[in-house]
Amino acid sequence: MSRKPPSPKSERILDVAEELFALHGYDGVTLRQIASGAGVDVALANYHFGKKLDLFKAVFDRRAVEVNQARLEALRSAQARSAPDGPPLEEIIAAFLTPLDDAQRGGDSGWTNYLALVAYINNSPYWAPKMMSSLFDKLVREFIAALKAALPGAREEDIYWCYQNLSGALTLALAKTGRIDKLSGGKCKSTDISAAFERMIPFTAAGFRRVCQPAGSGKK
Amino acid sequence: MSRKPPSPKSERILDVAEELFALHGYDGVTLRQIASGAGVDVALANYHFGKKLDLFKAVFDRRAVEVNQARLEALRSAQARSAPDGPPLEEIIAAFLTPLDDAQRGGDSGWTNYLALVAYINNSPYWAPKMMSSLFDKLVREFIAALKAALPGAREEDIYWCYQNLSGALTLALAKTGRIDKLSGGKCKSTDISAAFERMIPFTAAGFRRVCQPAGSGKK
DNA sequence: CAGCATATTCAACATTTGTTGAATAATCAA
DNA sequence: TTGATTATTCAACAAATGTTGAATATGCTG
Repeated sequence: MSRKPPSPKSERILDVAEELFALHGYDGVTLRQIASGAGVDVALANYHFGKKLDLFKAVFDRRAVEVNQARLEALRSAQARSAPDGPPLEEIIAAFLTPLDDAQRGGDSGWTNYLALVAYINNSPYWAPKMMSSLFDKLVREFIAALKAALPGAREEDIYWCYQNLSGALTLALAKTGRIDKLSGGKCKSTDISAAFERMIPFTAAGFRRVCQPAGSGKK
Repeated sequence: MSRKPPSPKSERILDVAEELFALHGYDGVTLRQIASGAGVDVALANYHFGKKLDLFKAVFDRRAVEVNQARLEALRSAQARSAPDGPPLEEIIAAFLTPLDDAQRGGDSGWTNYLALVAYINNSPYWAPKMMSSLFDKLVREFIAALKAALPGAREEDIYWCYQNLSGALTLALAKTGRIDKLSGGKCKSTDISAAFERMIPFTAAGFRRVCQPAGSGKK
């Protein structure tokens, strides 16, 4: 489903850069490593994308619109399904997460690398403020609005703090550090995003309710 | 409360390295930046700590034992307080988190930088497998055992997946990306770890119960 | 085929990097 | 004070880095 192939090799450069940036971060990767991995001369990255920083941004941008549009559509679909009350928490969170799982399920390792790169950027005090807003804020605000509607009477700060918990859980899951594999003795595999989301959805939904649901609110 | 001052300048090197590594990662920092920030010649870092990688590990090691011992003592204290049943979820999680808040509250910005560095390492697919285990696994296993005791009948995988959610929420909070500040329009400040933990404890406790508590288990 | 735009490589540059060995300063015991 | 140990700086290295301009290949259009 690629839009247009401006060049076969320029796409390969993006793929390799994606993989290496996700693993080693911006400064941990050299243009020569990228070029070598793509079977291409060093100067070609400059020709197609300009400076190293521009290449980094190009990698980050490439899949952002597509994935966030899928998430937005999932939210809209949930909202349409449950009009006029708005969807319950679980469905909102599922709309936020499952498109990320769907993307990886296509066997395309590029998506796995990309989401690990987003995790790297989102957790970086240097990169997150510079790069996340432009492509992710709009979507996040939509979801937070939906969460607000599903949690009537909740205090705003509580919702934001809870969203950060969700975002953190998601970020670590996408980073694929393999730490849970070792801790669990192999019972859990950090490559298995479905298994992670299967728990993350009820986990965070329960957390939102506990923190944001005003005590003694009418049930049902 | 520093153990021993092997040299006033060597400690300054560690402080500056801590701050810069936390912000830019291992490869994003040069020895000359560290030396310059510490008001010291480049060669001095080599003299005290050896290679760059050794300096990185020295920074990571310096505060690890102290903070994890505080967390372990907090757990033991909670366990003693509630013998023989074992403490409830909230107290276990609080013992896992609050010592990190206490450390930062001393006004020592070094602790803030250190915890951001741990967040960087813990979220990195490259560094986490290499560095987290030796100094953090023992503590984590203790906490997971306590969580198991507090959630009788829970499936092991569920506990590990839930722990990863907790670890992710904690990691992003420590990373101090400032993203929540912007999203909330200033209502939440990512420097305010107390406010984050105030929500994280009930949030994750509710999540653990929802995922790990076998449906229809006898209540109280 | 010729002509042209795009794509790609080649060769080289000025800087910056981690690291090292020798030189100098500071500390401290005798 | 001496001497020796430790701490610190100085000067320099080879290697690697991002970047660039010119040269060459490739593909398309007439």
